Amino acid sequence: MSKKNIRPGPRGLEPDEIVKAGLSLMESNSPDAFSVRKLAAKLGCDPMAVLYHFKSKTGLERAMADAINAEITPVDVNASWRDRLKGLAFQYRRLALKYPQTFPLLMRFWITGPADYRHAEMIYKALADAGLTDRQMVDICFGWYASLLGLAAAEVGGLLKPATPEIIAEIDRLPSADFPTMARLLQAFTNQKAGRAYEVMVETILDGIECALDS
Amino acid sequence: MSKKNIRPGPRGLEPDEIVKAGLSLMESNSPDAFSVRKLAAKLGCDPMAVLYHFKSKTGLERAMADAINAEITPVDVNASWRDRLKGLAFQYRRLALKYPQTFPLLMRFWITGPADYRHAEMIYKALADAGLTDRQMVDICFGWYASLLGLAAAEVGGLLKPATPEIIAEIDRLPSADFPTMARLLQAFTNQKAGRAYEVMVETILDGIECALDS
DNA sequence: CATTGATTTCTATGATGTAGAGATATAATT
DNA sequence: AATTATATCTCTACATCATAGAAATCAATG
Repeated sequence: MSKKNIRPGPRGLEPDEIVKAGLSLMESNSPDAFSVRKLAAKLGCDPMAVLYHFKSKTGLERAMADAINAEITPVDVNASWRDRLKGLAFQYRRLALKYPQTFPLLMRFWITGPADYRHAEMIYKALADAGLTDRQMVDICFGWYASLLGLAAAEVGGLLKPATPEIIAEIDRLPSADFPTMARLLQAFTNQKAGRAYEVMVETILDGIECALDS
Repeated sequence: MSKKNIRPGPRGLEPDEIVKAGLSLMESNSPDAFSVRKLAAKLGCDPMAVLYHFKSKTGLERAMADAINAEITPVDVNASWRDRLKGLAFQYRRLALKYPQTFPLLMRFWITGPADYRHAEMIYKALADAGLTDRQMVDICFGWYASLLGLAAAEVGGLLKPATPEIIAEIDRLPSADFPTMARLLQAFTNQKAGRAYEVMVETILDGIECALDS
């Protein structure tokens, strides 16, 4: 395990490799257990070699966020605007499921680079084809993106996961008379099928966008 | 500055005070500069005294998240379901603007505690009054909440702010042939006003929910 | 007064991010 | 070919971090 006494000097340590190993490490543990030292151990190099390629741990994390963002692929331009937006939405959900630990980084570095603009252009194009005015497009484009990230992050972040014993104890301590509706629905909330809420909400937002076309 | 040699034993250190001081400290620095030691220094006590009341630093942060969540006030039960949801939505935006550094904690502990359940109950009640079925309510309540947090976090995180000159310059530098729609919208970017996108998106989602009533 | 339990401090440990300086290999220049 | 320059990597050191464990103190109860 110890990698001491290795000669310094160029060894062909590629930033892409570091990012890839970083993603692997991030996904194998909780995000707060992610450290430059562990990543260096995994790569068989010195921790400072990692920080040389990215200025800081934050710089590395930003690069990792950008890396997963770049996995979003263009949508079929021949599809309807609604299907295009829906396709993009589910690509983000897939990204969140694939990188549940890394995904929250997208909400720390909201703008990660050119990949964002490419994505934004696809959204704008779809909204334009839908028939929105320029003003509406500007307002809705970012709102659509932010909502989607929130949705995907919530799903992998535990909003839909079964309640922990700690949380159950907390709920038991509440006066149930004050929470009639929630008590009735809590079971259905935790037992519902994966991806359903995401799809329903995406459709709901798309419906809302269609309403904006009429006004 | 040094608070050594203070006698141990009960000194009336209230959890609420700790949380309050914690919020103050969190907002005065970047979140990764927030430490138990600094908070203890601020309180004039030992770091371990803080960890005694909350099991861990994470426990403290969750309590802080629940504390700002508790600032959400009940909405007027006589208002329409739509106005109630809208009121709640803007309370969350106000929360994000008031605690920009702390707010992201709500997306780390998606369920923060008792204050959260109160909020969920209000949403359920409004959706029930709107006329949604139980199944729709479960799906949409989750989505509504997650979308709102994403929207508010994006705004304070920098996504929904008016485009900065740097960003506009960066977009200008892109090959305009690949980004035709975005290039056309640059002007509207500049005129983007704070809070507008949030309101438009909230209305859009509410419109979408109304569509669900018809089906 | 003695005991008990809750609260706080003290001490110590291993881990972390990263600054600074030195070492090495490769490329560029002479 | 010899030298210099530059990019890459390692090593050492330091301040800071969360937190475990033990001891000290106080308030209340018997």
